[in-house]
Amino acid sequence: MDACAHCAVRESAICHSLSDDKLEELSRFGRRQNVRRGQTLMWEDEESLLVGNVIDGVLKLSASSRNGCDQTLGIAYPSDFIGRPFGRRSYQSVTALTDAQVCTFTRADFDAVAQRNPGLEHKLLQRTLADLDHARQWMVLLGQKSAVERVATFLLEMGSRLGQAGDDDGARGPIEFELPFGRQDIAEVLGLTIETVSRQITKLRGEGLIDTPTKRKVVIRDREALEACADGS
Amino acid sequence: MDACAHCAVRESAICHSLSDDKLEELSRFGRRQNVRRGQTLMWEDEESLLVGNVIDGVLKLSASSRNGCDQTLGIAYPSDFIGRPFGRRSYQSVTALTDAQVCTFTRADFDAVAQRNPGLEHKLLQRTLADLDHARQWMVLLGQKSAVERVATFLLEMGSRLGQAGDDDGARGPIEFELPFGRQDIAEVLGLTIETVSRQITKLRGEGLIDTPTKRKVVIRDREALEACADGS
DNA sequence: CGGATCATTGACTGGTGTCAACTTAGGTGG
DNA sequence: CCACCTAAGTTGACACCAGTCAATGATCCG
Repeated sequence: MDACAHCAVRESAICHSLSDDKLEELSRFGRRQNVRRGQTLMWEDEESLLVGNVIDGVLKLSASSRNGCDQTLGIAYPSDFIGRPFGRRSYQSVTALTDAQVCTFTRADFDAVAQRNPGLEHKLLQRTLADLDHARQWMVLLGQKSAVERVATFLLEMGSRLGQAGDDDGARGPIEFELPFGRQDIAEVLGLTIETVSRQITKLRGEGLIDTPTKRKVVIRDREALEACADGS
Repeated sequence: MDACAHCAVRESAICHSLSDDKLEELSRFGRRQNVRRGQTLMWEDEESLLVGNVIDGVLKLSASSRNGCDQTLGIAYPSDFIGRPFGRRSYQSVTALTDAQVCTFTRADFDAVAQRNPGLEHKLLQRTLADLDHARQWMVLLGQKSAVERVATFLLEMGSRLGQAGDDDGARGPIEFELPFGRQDIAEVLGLTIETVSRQITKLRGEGLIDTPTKRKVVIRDREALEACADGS
């Protein structure tokens, strides 16, 4: 199968490090999989059996504390790697926020190929380091920031990931995007309740920093002010 | 220099992956460095110039939000790797909690050696994956847990890292250890204030779950109850 | 003994969580 | 096409946990 050669994320996923024949080797183990919105791919507390790449769609990694409250640990976009390679159990669930397509491997297959391909491991290392940076940045948010600051930070991050600048460089002018998140999802990312998220969005809209034409559409009207707000006015 | 061969963390640090001659190669670039308690080794927002291994002592990684509040992102113990390899800036400061000894490399030197030694990168990858797991676990704490739950979780983690079991297997019987942390340090790890930490410790002591013979010594008297408390009674 | 630092305790405030009512949007079927 | 139903979001009232500010207490060291 030459599915890999024409893969939408061929250039950006970790597979990019592989030569054509190595890619061929890996592709034999891979399996394309469609995931419906809301469906969970891997479960917390389960032996980590699957790893893979996101080809299309958005997924969340999450963990739940005993009282049933979920905390989102990360968001996976196309070309991101998901799962926990190298022999330990997974501490997170992976759930699709939108309909999605992923390319999965059993952990054992992937581990074996990775061990034989330093380039692949190097890519994975870089990605993991970036994930770690991001997780730690989020720790500052969860540990120190107030509700408005969290929401503002979240909207800015979403804007820079998903946003179309109305202007040229994206630095100024309204930025508009459609969230793949419901309010509950946002709450789980930010460690807040759905009500608090809603109130802060209302507040930011009232101050004219953002607009919300529909529930899931967001327009950032005043990026600088929103940034100031995100850093503690 | 054969310093590496007799290094205290030879068997447990990432260098363990290197053969004797490769170790010799790396050791030429390495530099042993003593760090005083309170001293900062690397700074947030600074181009990441140094990486290294902790040989002795305990250090913290931290980041500060604009309002001057610090959040601790991780704790580094002997044989842990610190710093951000592979060409990006560092988003964290590294500060010694106790007098410490580290073995440092310039990022450039380390990167070059790593590229030539897949085994080293593999070790580093495993370590980074473990750090990521730990950071995400901490995100649940910061996002979802109450003050008592945070303090209980912290004490349990410290107990399992630093603790001497009074009994045989460590599962029951009092666990005693000396914290390398002051109250302010604990507060920064848990995303709380020093007063709240103090109150929760007092509360746990009042309930007989722990004891604090001195400010920095902790005895876990009832491990099971403390675990229940850490998970939301 | 006195000073400095760190930890504890108290009184008060305020931001979020909680619970409940209400509104809006979207989809289905008559 | 409209009526209705359901799910999602918003808003309000209130309680409570943790932050803030300030005073007191303990410990260490000169």
